[in-house]
Amino acid sequence: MPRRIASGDGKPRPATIKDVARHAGVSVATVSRILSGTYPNAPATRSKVMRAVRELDYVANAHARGLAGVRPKSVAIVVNSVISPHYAHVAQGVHEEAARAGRLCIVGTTGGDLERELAAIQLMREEHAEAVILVGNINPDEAYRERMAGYARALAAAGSQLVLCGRPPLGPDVPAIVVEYDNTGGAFAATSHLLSAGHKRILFLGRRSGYTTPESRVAGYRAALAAHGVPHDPGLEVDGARMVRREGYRMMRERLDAGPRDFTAVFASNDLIAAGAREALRERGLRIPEDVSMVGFDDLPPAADIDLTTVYIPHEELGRTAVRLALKSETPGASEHVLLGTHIVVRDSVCPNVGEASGPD
Amino acid sequence: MPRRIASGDGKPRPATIKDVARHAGVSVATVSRILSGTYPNAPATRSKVMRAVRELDYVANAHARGLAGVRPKSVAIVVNSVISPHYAHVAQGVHEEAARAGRLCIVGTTGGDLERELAAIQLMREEHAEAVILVGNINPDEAYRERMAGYARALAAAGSQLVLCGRPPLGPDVPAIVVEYDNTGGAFAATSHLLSAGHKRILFLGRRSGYTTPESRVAGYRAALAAHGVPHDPGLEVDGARMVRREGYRMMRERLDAGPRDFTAVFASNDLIAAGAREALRERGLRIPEDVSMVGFDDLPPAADIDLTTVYIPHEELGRTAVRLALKSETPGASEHVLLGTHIVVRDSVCPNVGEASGPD
DNA sequence: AGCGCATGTTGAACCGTTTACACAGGGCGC
DNA sequence: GCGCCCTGTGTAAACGGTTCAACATGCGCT
Repeated sequence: MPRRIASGDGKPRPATIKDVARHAGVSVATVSRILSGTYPNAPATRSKVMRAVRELDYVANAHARGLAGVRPKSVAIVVNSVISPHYAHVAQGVHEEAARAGRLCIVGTTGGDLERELAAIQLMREEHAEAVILVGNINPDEAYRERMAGYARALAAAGSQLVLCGRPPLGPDVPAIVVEYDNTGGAFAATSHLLSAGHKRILFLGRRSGYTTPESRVAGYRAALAAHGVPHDPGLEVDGARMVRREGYRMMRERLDAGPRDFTAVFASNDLIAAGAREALRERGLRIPEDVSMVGFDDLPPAADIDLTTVYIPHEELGRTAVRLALKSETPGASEHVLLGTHIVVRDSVCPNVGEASGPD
Repeated sequence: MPRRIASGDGKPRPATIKDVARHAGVSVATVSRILSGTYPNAPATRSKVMRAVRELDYVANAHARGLAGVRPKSVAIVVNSVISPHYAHVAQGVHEEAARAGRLCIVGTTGGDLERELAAIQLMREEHAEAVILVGNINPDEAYRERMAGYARALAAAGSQLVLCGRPPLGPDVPAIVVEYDNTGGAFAATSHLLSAGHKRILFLGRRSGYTTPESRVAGYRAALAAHGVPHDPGLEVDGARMVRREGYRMMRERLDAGPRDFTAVFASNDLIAAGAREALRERGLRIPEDVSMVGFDDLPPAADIDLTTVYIPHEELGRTAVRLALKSETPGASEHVLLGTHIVVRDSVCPNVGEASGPD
């Protein structure tokens, strides 16, 4: 039967620690200590207080507690969008680990806009979250680096740990924990998989100059070609705008419209691109893997549905690691760099090359 | 060049409003008023203060502000999981509308566990969020209703608006805004679509007794059968445990293993179930829509990939509406009930029935 | 008995804001 | 020239917790 304290005008008002103290016949200090559980206390007092808490349905005011110097038990995460599967999975990992540690999550979305990201960080700074986790791909020019470094230092000064998740470090003198995954290695493995099946003309779908994630994947692609002694044709690298399904469709469609097919395999920079490209191929009557081999990246839901060989990245583990490292470091200015592994997941989207499209020569 | 105030031991400490006041040569009240922007102030003072704010890189302490009686600009949302597409889309709507209104989002996840949901609400109560939005399916027994009603009243007393999103009202005397979507109507339309194509033996895949969402969908299914004068065979309703893909696979697989096929069409209680069932059918060499017609529910990503006719529900609109209504109501104890429409999305998963499987008679 | 010590409890200061109230000074009507 | 209002600013009291230093109390020891 939760009772509530009546103020002057009879409106219910949430009980405060003072109400509990009065109700239990002890001081506020005693109530505070018993509730925090970190000080010795007499069992009799303890049960009196707990009864008062129950009867008044008391919950502590997080603002008062935060103001009194107790770091709020919260973790902030800033993502591009909560719909995008990669971000959602990372966020899931963050939530899991945060829940395990009794923290709640503050989530900000940016829609990919840098200004909104910075604004979100500012808000998180006001909230004094224990950790601020920035996740995802970014286009790091010099101005960005400069401003972000300023924000990083401000967060450290405010006692919040900054974590960059799937994003390169800001610099040696900027305090931040960095949790990345191996884009280049994954792309190397994926490309090698196609090369081993005899493919030499491999379309790279979804290059995006200036953005770190697609660039690392291009780098792995090129490295694999070089390692296998296959000549690199820049004409096989197709630029994309946004890394979404319809963009994959558009790129493949335009490629097929532009002239005779000059590739036997496709390495899509992510699974959504792959799904879109697959649709464009199907419209031309080209089947995967019989006519065209394809490998994706991310191992997200569409991949299993369309039997796509792809590169698994530990989405949730990224989020979990971010939280774990952030909460572990008691000094908020910590710097650390972790690289999580990726590995190829083989499904049914690659066939041995029978050598039809051999390139423009 | 953000400067930071040095405390005794030389460690940087975030600037407070006092530092700003001292730096600008005015009182803290003046700084507060100028920053809040709601009081008259002299331009000269204003620019002095703004300069000090910039130079010290001052951001207000959200805890102090909250304690001083200003309702924090935040909205809390409690979901089952942030990966699940439906929840993610609702959350996206919440984020959008919250961002538009300058609010940040606190997100709690429950994993479908009622205790964790209640614990999350308790945390949100401590945080004094403007609104607490509970989203999703639930199994409402009497004990649940009782406890949740208590929490609802506590939230109202603390000045937070409770919103139930895609979940039935708690009762006439419990303060909450309810935003639902038309499950029954959508299921009626989906079933009617199959009936109109001549199907009479329609398998309902994914009944889950006690849970509100699947139950409303079953209700729509039965109503459509009745409206078309088609006899209702309870044996065609298959129970499911969790509403996920593998469960859809399992249900269909067991059904096919159990004996000769006694249905010509399937109404899956959501798209994931549909995708799983489709896989089981494919393993038996049964194609959609040539051999079996199928309709899903939700219109989430897998649906488009597998050309599934399904029922669209306004996921994001649910979230947006929840936030909009919650912020609109100035009195936190408001009650309201909104029902958003659903509609069928026709793709390529239904064929006219040629009348092979006619049932057990 | 007097002492030190461990154990529990209390009063009060403090955290950083907002805001009610007081007040200073200038312009204006009388 | 006096009182009045208006504008802008300052002073100080909340807000609801935590925690430090101080203080009772009971106990075993010398």
